[in-house]
Amino acid sequence: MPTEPAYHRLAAVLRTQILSGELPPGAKLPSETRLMEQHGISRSVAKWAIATLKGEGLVVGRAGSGVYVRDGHRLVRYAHGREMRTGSGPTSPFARDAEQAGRTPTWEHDSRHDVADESIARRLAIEPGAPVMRTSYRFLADDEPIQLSTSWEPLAITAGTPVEWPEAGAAVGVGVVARLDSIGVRIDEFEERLTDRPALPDEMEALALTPTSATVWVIERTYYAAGVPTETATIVLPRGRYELVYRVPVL
Amino acid sequence: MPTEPAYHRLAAVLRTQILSGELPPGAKLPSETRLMEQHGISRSVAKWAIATLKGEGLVVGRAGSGVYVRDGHRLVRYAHGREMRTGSGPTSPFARDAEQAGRTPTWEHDSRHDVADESIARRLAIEPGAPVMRTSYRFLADDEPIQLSTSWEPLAITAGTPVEWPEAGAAVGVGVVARLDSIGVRIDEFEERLTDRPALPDEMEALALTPTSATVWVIERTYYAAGVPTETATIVLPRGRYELVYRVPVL
DNA sequence: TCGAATTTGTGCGTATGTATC
DNA sequence: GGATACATACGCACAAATTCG
Repeated sequence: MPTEPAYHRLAAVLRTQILSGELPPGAKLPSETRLMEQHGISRSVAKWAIATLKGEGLVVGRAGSGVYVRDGHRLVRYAHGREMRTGSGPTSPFARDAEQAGRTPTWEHDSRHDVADESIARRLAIEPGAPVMRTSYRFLADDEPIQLSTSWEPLAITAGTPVEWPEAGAAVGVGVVARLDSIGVRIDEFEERLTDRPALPDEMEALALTPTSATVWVIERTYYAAGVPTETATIVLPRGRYELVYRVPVL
Repeated sequence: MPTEPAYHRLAAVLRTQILSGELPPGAKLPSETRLMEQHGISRSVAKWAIATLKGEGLVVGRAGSGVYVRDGHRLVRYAHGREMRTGSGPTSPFARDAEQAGRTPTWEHDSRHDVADESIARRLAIEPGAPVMRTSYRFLADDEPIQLSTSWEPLAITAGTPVEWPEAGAAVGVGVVARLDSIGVRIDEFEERLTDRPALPDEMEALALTPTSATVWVIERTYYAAGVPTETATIVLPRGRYELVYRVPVL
C-alpha cells in the first residue's frame, strides 16, 4: 500500500489547523526551517505544502517575513429582484453591499460609445457592429480593489435619452432597473451565468492579485424587458473574497 | 527593475496557448525535458510553471504519460423559480441538467432520521436537537462523480406524511417543490448562498479529486413557504466543472 | 511477454537574491 | 549591519506509471 506523500500530509496538517481556527486569520505559520525540523523533512517538501495552501487561497507569503493565514472575511453580494426600482435610494448594488459589510465603497468608471462584438451582440440579441454604450468599472472596498465590471447597453434603447451616459445626469448610481425605468423601459427579469477561470494579466493588475491563486469568478449578467435584453455586464470577482446570495421566488 | 520569474513567464506562455485554443482540450503539453531544452530552464522551473496551471484547473498530469489540457466542458446548472411544480415531469433538477447536456445521470442516496445541529437549526429556524430527515446524495454524470449534496427537512413538517422519506413513495424524483406541494406545503421562494473552499478529505474521496486543484463550490440552498424554511441543503460541486445559471424575475 | 525508454511524482541538498525585522 | 525568512533557481536521485517496440 502506497504511503501518502510527505508534502500532502504536511499540507493536510496545516489546512486542518487553519480551518479549525487553531491558526486564525493573520496568524503566522511556522517558518520553513521550523517545519523542516519539526517534521523531519526537506525544504522543498515544506515549500510544496505551502504552495498547495496558497493555491487554495488559505495563506499568503511575504518574502522576508513569513507565511500568514489569509483573512477569510467575504463581501456578501446579494442578487434578487426586489427593491430595485425605488427601494434603497441612490446607491449602486455594490455600494449597498459594501456599506452593509461596514466597508467604504469607492469606484472608478469610464463610459464610451462602442460597437458590439460577436459575443456582446449575441448576449444583447443585436447585430454585431451595432452601436452600444460601454462602461467599465473598478470597485474598491476600503481602497482594496475587489470587483471589475464592464457593461454594455444597446444605444438603440438609450441614445438621446437623459440616461444615455450611465454615470451622468440625474439617474446616476441608482442601478440599471431604476435608471431604465425613468425612460419607460421596464426590466422584468435578469439572468446571471457564473463560471471561474484564471485571471487575465490586466485583471491581475487591476485587482492586485498575486500570480498564485489568481482565479476569478466571472458573472455574465443580462437584464431583460419583456424578453428583450436591455443591458449586459461581465463582472469579475477575485475568488475567495465573496459570498454570492441569490433569492428567487418560486412561481 | 526586477525581471519576472522564469516560471511565471513559462506559465503565462502555456496559459495563453491553452486559452487561445492553440493547445486544445486533451492536447499533451511538451514534456518537462522538452520545456527545459526549448526555454533554457531547469526542471524545477518547468515543474513550478506546470504546478501553477494545475492549481488553475487548466491541466492534469498523469505519471508516466504527460500533462494534458483539461476538458473545459462544464455542466450547466439552472436555478430559477419556474416549472418546479408540474413542468418537466418526474426528474430531479440534477437529472434534467445532465440529460440536457447529453450525459447520463445516476445517483446514490441515503436517508435517515437525525437531529439538527446548531448550523442546520439556524438555517431551518428550528431548535437545535429538533428531529429532521437527513438525505445525502452523490450524483454522477456518465459514471463520473460530479455533485454531492445533503439535505435536511424538519420532521415537524413531513413526519407521518407520504413524503416523509424523500426517495420513497409516489413523489420520488420530482424535486422538493412538487413533493411538498403534494402535502399542501406551498414553497414560494428559495435562497442560495455560494462560496468556495478547499475540499475536505471525504469530499475529495467522493468526487475523485486529486490533491492539487481540490477546490469546491459550496451552495447552501434553503426553500421557504411563506417565510418558513421547509428544506435546506448543502451542495458541493468540483470547481471548474459547472456553469451556474440564475434567472430571477424583477418585481 | 518482456524490457527499455520516457515521463511525471516525490524528495533531497544547495545557492543566490531580496525583503523584513 | 546582521539575522531571519521567503522567492527563485539549479542539479540530482529514485520511484512509479505509461508507452512502445
